[in-house]
Amino acid sequence: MIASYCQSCAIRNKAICSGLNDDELAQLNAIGRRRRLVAGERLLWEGDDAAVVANVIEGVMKLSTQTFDGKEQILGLAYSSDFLGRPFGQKTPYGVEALTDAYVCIFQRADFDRVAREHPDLEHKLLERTLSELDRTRRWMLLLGRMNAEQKLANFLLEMADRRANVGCADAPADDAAWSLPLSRQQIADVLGLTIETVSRQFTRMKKDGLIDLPSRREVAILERRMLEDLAA
Amino acid sequence: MIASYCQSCAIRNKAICSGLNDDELAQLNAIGRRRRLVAGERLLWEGDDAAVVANVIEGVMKLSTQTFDGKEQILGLAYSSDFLGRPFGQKTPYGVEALTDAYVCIFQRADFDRVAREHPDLEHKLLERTLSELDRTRRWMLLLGRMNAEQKLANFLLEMADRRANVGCADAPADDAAWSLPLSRQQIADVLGLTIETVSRQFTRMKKDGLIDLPSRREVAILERRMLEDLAA
DNA sequence: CGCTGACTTGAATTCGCTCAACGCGTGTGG
DNA sequence: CCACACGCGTTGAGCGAATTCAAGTCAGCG
Repeated sequence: MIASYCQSCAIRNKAICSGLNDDELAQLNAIGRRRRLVAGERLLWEGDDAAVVANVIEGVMKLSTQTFDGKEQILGLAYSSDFLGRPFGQKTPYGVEALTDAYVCIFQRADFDRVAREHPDLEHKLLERTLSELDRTRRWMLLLGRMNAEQKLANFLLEMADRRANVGCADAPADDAAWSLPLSRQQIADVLGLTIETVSRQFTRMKKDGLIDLPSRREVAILERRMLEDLAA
Repeated sequence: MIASYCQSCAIRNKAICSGLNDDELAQLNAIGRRRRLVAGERLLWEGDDAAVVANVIEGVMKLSTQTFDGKEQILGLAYSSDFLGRPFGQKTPYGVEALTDAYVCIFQRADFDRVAREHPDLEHKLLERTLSELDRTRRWMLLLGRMNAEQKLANFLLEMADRRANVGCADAPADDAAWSLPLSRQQIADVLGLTIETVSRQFTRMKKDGLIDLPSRREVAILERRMLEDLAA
């Protein structure tokens, strides 16, 4: 028997695969395959048959939907070890696209559903993840429905900093040192329910006020975390 | 052995209890107790220890959170057979309050977590429900982030009509006949991320345009569903 | 009957959007 | 190497939808 991909997987101990026994892992390994995505590449299309689900091994993915007249709303971001797709469902209710180059572990949904049904521990992991994601999504509703542009951007920056810290980039030691945003200004606007111009103006203002630094278009540094947290309130 | 509550429960075949075998049902029955709530009564407080979870047997509940300066955002509504609370979590991430008089089946979270872990079918039901709820919540993000007041209210009315139809009130036969809203104007505003005045103005306008009728403050009828659907686009 | 709370309506204000110009870094081709 | 175009981001001016603030209106109820 050859060694499985899973045994040496980078997210072995963080994704839904964590805590699974050898048998379970072998079954997942049997139905999964890996795939590289380049930045901008789509993995799922909104409304399509829900053919596949996936784990993000590396990179950042966006989940998004749009109004019929084309305005986009980003529903969430998926980082390393996050789960993607809609198990036990007929249709994919949102589009999924890579924001950075990415590396994912893909399962045919039918295969995954079957293995999940047969392995309660796997389903439990998935349930815990889904519950957490629902909590996070609901917190975002407060931002979308009740916050102004300044509060939205402050919250966004703090959340991005936290998430980045949790993923634990080895090459980025300090807490609030400058880091690279995986989103363009337009995409940030689509996360926050704003326009690109409003996002840009808020960035400029925060920089002028010394809260953040913008070394380049794609980079940010949080200079005054406390003050940013006050704005985010 | 006495007959269990569950056997004759109104939501026996719709809630997470559906499809469970006698043993599982007996265990749930053993740890659950029923409770009546009057309109306006709170079941859970945001940030409290997640002590209980529940099934809604009858009535409508609201899930909500607020900004530190007191603006409220309603995160979702729970109808008959919907599940409430945060299993496998330490804190309740939102408040839960009855909008109408209600009847719920309550479990201590610790008891429920244990029974769920021991019964994969129950966990599976809960997973399916949570995934559906996540889909619904994400759809609402598009509304909050990208729609104007008119589109928001149109979508709200259509969703309320649909949900009501699915619950299947025996006393309300026709599709778009007038029905009673379980929310005040302020609460509708809190669902849609608007102010009470804006909601009121949109209601008035839709009535003036003949799209809806407002027989009384708490009642609505959809007169021109197609036109309302066009607005909701 | 008048009180109370919920809702409506009006007027003024403001925040974010739209539209438009401009800046800047990057890559390409002469 | 420079000229230029292109994509992305910034900045400005004006506008408009929704909010804020402030009166009214209405229904229910003691």
